[in-house]
Amino acid sequence: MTRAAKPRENKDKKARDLPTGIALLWGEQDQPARGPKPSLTPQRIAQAAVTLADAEGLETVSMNKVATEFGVSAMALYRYVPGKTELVELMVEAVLAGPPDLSAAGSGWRARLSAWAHLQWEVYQAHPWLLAATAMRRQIMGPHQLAWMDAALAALEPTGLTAGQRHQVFLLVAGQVRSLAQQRADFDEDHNREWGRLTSELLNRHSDRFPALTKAIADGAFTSAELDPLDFGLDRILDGVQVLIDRA
Amino acid sequence: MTRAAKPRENKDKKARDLPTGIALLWGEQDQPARGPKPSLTPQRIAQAAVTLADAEGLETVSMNKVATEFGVSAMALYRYVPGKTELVELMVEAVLAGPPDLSAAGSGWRARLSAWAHLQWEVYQAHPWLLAATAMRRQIMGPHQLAWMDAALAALEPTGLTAGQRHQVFLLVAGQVRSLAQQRADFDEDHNREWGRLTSELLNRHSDRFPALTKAIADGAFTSAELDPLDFGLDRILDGVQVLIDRA
DNA sequence: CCGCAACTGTATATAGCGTAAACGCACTTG
DNA sequence: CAAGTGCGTTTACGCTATATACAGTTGCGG
Repeated sequence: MTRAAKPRENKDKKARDLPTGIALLWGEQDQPARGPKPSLTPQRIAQAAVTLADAEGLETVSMNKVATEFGVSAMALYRYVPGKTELVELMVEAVLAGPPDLSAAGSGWRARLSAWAHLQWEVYQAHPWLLAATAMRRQIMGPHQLAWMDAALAALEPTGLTAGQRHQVFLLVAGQVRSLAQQRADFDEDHNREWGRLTSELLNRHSDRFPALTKAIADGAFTSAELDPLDFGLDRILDGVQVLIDRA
Repeated sequence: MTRAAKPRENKDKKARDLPTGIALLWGEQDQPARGPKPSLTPQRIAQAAVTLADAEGLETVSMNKVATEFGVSAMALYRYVPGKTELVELMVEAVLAGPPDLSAAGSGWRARLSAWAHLQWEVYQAHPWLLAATAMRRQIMGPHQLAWMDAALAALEPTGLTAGQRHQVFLLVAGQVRSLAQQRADFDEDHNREWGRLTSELLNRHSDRFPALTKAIADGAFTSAELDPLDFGLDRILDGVQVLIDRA
């Protein structure tokens, strides 16, 4: 994300762009009458950007690359999308289509919330760039994103927790999935092996500075795959929530 | 983060840069003998970049801005730092200086781990860009980062959990702090108010699509400040860990 | 003490980015 | 059929990281 060319009146521009960005996300755009037919749609553009990001990462998605995908110039996209930030927002919405149906996961809050987390996890796995895309500055939430949020909150309704508590639990679970996806996204086989080799060598040389870490590595804390990270974290969190419920 | 100019031999270059980057982080650089005295150090450069990022955000930190801070040209920095990614790594290390001392927090694993989380939280609060800086592609960990990790793992040693479990718990807590800092970093007073206004209007129009969300907002789930997010999440997680310990 | 080698900083150049502005042209509606 | 609107292009600007070539400074070995 590079800076805008003319930063003057940036605030005004941002403020006025917000509604149009929202309208775009909610599909509340009225199509024009008196001109040539548009050859593209914001959705088609977003879809192309998504496949591009899936293949080569978010950082290689540029207006130019997306435009050439359609055989048009980069500036042509600006007829459909206000700017790149809005395009990324559309990408997120595109990927979150198909809001989750948790009714098949069982009736308990725990089963449903767990299912929600696993579904979210799968989305992150399928589109690793989603993390970086949602990690940027405060973006507006589209309907699909809200639908996911709604599903999680709905799962928490039978718990008897207060609204504030339910919201916090939602944030907790969502954050856990995110942070785990983060790790996974960082994980690159070759690079990681090389890093591990060099770091372990350094650790040997400085083992007195990091006793607990050295011991943990010696005990195989990093190499053992006995624990599924997602389920482990989720079980701890949901156990903790259960404690809270029982206490009330 | 823009692309490199000449992507050829990128792999070779990356592989060969990794050790030099590590050497930089660990301060294992031997100073030269036969030239003009260096006017800068990697650490001073990183420090300037940190204050810049603290003031105006990570995305405005450019080689040029940092260089002019010292009154030198941008290219001069490349005498001390291989590239921008390495500079960011140095920034992270600079900010994580002063590894935590948890012995004052009490003797129990829970008190110590909780103290660790709060300290980490404060670092994120003081340097909001730290999130984005560590969220990028797999970076190598410097000694300070490892020291933080070591402290958390040390706090978990008296729990009786397996090494793998302790590692997972560490990841869980660290992730929780991260994801919470994420939210906080996204939070911008003005922008958020505007967003809330527009979104709530949209929610009113589509309340049937998001029943649980609408209800949650009506119940004040988002406006009430009764719960401290960090403590709430931490209490749930640590309760869950306690359950695991008791079960063993 | 001198010259070479090593080292620093600069100037220049390249490839890429997002996007503002102006323009020709195709098309649809009056 | 003419009007005029909206599409797509071309051009240009300011910004990014960084490769390369060079000029200036310093200290060691002969």
